[in-house]
Amino acid sequence: MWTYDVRMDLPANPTPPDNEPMEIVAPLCAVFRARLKADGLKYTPERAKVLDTIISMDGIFHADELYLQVRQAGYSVSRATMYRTMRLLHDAGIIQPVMVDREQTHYQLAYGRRPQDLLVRTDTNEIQTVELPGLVQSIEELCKSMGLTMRGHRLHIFAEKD
Amino acid sequence: MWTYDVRMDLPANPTPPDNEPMEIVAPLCAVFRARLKADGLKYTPERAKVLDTIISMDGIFHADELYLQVRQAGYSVSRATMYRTMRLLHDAGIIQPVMVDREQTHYQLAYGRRPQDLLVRTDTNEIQTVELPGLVQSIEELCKSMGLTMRGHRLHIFAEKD
DNA sequence: GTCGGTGCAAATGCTTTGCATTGAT
DNA sequence: ATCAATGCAAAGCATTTGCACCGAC
Repeated sequence: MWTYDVRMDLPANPTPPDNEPMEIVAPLCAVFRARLKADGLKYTPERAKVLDTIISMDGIFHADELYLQVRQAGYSVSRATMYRTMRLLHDAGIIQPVMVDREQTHYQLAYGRRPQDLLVRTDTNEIQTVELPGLVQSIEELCKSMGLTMRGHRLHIFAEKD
Repeated sequence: MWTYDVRMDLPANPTPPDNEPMEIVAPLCAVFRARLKADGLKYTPERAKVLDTIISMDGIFHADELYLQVRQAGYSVSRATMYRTMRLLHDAGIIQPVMVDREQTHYQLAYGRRPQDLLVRTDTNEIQTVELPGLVQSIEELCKSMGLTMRGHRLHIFAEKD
């Protein structure tokens, strides 16, 4: 339950999970707290637990996986609160819903790291993240030419073994 | 109810809706029929009506819009059959589920035309199709370098007025 | 004491399914 | 005759919501 201890007015200093560099964790926490504050809402232990678990689950997940993971980590957060928190995180632009198959809605951490382009193996249903060089730049050019500001993107590639 | 009359063994000859070039309609119909046949299933009037309506709705739609549109066109297809047909169309790679907001699952015609990259206005929720030059090529290169065959892609861009 | 926040259980709403009937070959 | 398709109504399931209680400022 570490991001809960970060204070907005001090340099953020949570202990990141092994697989997450500090520069990702701190802004996520700070952005969420700032957004909540701006809306007159509170950064509660439950909300911190959900965010922490999402960060520790690097990559892509669906709601039930998250719920189980939260409980497995020894936290007690109801499904209602988890879903409410997911909505807040979505509104804050921190997670994005994603459909890679027709079974379940997946979510993906979207803030504070390069957007993760996904490669979905149509033969095995495996999902891996990839990076397409130059993509963000050409999207930005397109948006600019239309007088718009880019807020994000999602790329899903479907492929299989020859 | 025009695609229902196309015979697999003859040059396809349905009357396309005004906004669809022939070269798109014919393969869609043929592919669906071929797929059904391969699975020992039948190309029924109801399935034809659903496919026709989807084609006439160029672009992106969600299930309920499709249902209403089918009925508005004077066809009588139950929701059950419509959903069953959508599953078949998805299995055949003709439509793809897509999430552009957290409200509803949209679907998009995916076969027989260039994949349509979507630009979603985060301020107005409008959706328009765009094309990013060179994207398909660089995806194909990436896949090739991984020993995979590209089957398709989806790109969603989120942007808003400055 | 005023506002949110939480958990529970009930409700919602999209999608799927069981079943009896119908239709095609 | 057989095998699949349809429609209806019921079931499923992920997500949301109403409500009573709790806790922070």
